[in-house]
Amino acid sequence: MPELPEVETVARLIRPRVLGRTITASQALWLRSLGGPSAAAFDEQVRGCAITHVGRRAKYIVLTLGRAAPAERAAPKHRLTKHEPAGALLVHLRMTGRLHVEPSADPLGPYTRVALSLDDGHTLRFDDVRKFGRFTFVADPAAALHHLGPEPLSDEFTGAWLRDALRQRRRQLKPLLLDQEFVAGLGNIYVDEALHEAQLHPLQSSERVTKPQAERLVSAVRAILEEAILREGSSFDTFYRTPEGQPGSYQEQFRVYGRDGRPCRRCGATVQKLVVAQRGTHVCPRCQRTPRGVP
DNA sequence: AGCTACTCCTGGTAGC
DNA sequence: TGCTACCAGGAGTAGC
Repeated sequence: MPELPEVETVARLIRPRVLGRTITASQALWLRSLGGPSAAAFDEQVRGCAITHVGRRAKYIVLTLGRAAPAERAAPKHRLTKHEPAGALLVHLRMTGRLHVEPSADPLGPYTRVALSLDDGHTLRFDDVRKFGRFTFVADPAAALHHLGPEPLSDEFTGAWLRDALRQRRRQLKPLLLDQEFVAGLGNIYVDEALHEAQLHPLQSSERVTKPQAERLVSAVRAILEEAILREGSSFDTFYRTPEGQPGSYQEQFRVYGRDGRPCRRCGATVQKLVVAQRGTHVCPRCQRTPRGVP
């Protein structure tokens, strides 16, 4: 399921296909994907907007929108069009969402939930089998994303910061790392991978993590995310594909995720699967010692 | 404060 | 073959 590396990959590959394009029409084939407004209200918000920036924040793809400034509307074509901010589209792929650009003449797929016609004869499509994803317009993207914690690949995410932040909470490590307000962009797969790499148990209590352990965890998270981005994410089922339709290849590097019953790549002990916070969780019982007080 | 359970969804698969 | 039951899970919410 798309986490930070997959979302980053989608944003990078979508960017050259949509940047600078103007939205000429919209279609909402599954209303709830829009997260609230009617199809007509959504259309009014986005139609006529140009896509002025394509970025990522946490697991959101952020398409920044702008409208031609009033004084410029009648300006000669050769002048660079200035845009006034007009909100943003926040795309969250959740489990099965997929964002891609195809010629407008190509028929929409059975799982296309939202489609935006662009002024170059292409259509930006949001497909989503399980309908958990969101394709929402927000007037104020900074406010909408304000609740998110730091980016794990930013300079802010250091061992010292993490140690202090962990000690301010009293929570199990895994649910805390999955909490997007704590640190933004990690999901079930990369948390399992990072905890194994750092040799920390998912049920370890956050306030007991030592400075060296926090340093190890920061290094593990950064290294794993960077490598996963290089490999364009992880594809182990039929869902995640890049906008070009290609699978990622980071699943070949998985240390523990989905490897229950198989030997740990580091020590050879059998990887176990347990449930933590309602999520399938993979650990090596030898590399990741069960903390005291946990049965 | 932090935990668990529940909701949203559907294709795939295990079991019979 | 064809049916049912169950599974995966990110994030929001409710309740303890």
